[in-house]
Amino acid sequence: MNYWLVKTDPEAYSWEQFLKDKKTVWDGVRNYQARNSLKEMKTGDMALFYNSREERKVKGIVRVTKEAFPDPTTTDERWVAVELKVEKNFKKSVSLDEIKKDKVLSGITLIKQSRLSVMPLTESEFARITELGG
DNA sequence: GCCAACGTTGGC
DNA sequence: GCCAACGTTGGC
Repeated sequence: MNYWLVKTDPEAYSWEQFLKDKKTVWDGVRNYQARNSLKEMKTGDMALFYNSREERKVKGIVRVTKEAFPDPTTTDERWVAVELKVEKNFKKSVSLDEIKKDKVLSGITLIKQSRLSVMPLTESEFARITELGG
């Protein structure tokens, strides 16, 4: 089992919208590093959902329901998408501030590479954030 | 809203 | 193949 973190600007796709949709196609990724993570995702993998900009909070847990397939938003075959579903809505969102203050999370890619939209997490990072989220 | 940081593009 | 210029992202 691998752990991931996916990120969007809430203006582009908010957690509230995801809760309504329950399931979504994670497409439009146009960055090689993020794309490589998408390709490594396996059905059943867990990921955290983070809203950037105005929110800057991890909102909940999602699960991979379909592994990488060609991104439907482009004919360019370099890019892929995955399908995700909502697994759990955090009782309490975990803010970027909390993540920055936490010792366990000091090496997290979210802080080191703030512009990356899909990234791997270690099991302990995933466990710590879910703990903070209740 | 600003701007630093980063990734991408394109001229050479 | 290098690197300056440009566009985008996201924290502040």
